[in-house]
Amino acid sequence: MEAFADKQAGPAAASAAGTTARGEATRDAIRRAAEALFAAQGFSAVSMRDIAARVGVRASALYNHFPAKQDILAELMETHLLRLTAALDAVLPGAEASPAARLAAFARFHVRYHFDAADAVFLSYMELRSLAPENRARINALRGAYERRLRDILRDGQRSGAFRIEDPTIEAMALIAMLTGVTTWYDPAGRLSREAIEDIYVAMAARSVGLDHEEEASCSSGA
Amino acid sequence: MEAFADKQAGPAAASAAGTTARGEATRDAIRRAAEALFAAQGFSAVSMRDIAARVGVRASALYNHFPAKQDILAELMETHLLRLTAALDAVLPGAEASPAARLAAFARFHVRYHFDAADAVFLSYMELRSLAPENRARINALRGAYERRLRDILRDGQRSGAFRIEDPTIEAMALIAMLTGVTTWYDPAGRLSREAIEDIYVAMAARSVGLDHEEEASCSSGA
DNA sequence: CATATGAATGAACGACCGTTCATTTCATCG
DNA sequence: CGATGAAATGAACGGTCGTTCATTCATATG
Repeated sequence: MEAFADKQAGPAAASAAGTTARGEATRDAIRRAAEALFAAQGFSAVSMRDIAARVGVRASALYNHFPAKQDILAELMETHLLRLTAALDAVLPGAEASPAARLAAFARFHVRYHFDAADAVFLSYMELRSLAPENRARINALRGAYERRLRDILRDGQRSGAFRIEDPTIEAMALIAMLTGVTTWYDPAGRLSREAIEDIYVAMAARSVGLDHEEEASCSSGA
Repeated sequence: MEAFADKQAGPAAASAAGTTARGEATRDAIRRAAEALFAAQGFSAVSMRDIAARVGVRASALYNHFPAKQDILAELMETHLLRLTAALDAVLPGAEASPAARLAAFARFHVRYHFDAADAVFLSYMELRSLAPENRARINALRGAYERRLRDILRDGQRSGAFRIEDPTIEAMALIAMLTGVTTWYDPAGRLSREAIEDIYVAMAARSVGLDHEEEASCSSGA
């Protein structure tokens, strides 16, 4: 009786009976397996049986946690983009900071974040085409919200005269493409540390908007 | 015409009887159809029947021209990369030109070429993973040969002091990622002309290596 | 303990996959 | 004109695909 009433209450009826903690663990394992496989081989090259095998379960069990293969991809992209944007907002200085400082913070954040979430990043940029139109529109909007942060920085810098750029919209996309490219070649065992790579990209981003007088400092700046 | 002239090549004896011109036309149609479909949906999301339907033929006919699906992709990538590198060498100034001029030429060429060959470019950068190891190694070498042109320009500029950069290898990959990104958003009906877009990217590339004093021209340069 | 309930199973489904092959079509050349 | 051989066909192959479903398993609570 009470169990019935609890049930009607909706999503809160979680721990009524059965095993819920184990279910959530499996769901998480599915997410991780799918992310790695989709990123490595592409969405349509990966079968539900592939994902299930990596989780240690049969394919039919996946449908206890996701209604369809496409929904795994959509959730992967959505949670990644939400986390990405939230993490960005947590470290990005507000409008009180200089555009140069905000740009540097953006570039460093983007590269650093991509070291650890390379699979999710790659997925979210590459597999939009594998999404049904409704999912694609939602994910695309999230991606746009992230890109907007950079575009706003560029526009502010352009207006204040700090940046010498032509088109904030295009340059934002160009910069993001450049920064995201790190996922295609980064090797943890490579010759450069993560910090060194971040520094290079931050410096390139700064120069690409026309400010680079930090070290040379020959004319217009302080000395 | 070409079909007749091509006779001496080993496996050919091409024009003995039957229809060779029509065969070559079909082969070409297969290439174009596969390129468009692979770029739009990804290699493994496209079936041989999809390609055949776009050509106007049955799937089994494809095997008169290519031994397997994978070989279509490999040939697409290989001819694209060979053409790309050859076209680059045709327009790139030699070592007698300044690194700045060579970098500008590279950037403009890359963006301009990608307007027309967006599908092939996208393919060659994205579908390496769909290739068997042997094909992948060959294609990867071709890609490396192209990237080497830019790396050499950056290194020359660094050595001569014209560029203020940290790491030519990484910056070459970053620049190529940036320039290639144009394929992800370029719209022929967009607000900017191709020339305008080229100019923006050329200017960004120049600034990203630390030279930007073309218009401001306050100190080190001529006037 | 009985039972309700979420999680996992194995079998099966229709559809589609890449590929093969015997056969047919058809423009060309001797 | 008839022979020739490349090109196209349609049927079929063994597999694999995403997904469904009746059933079984496992567990935590009343």
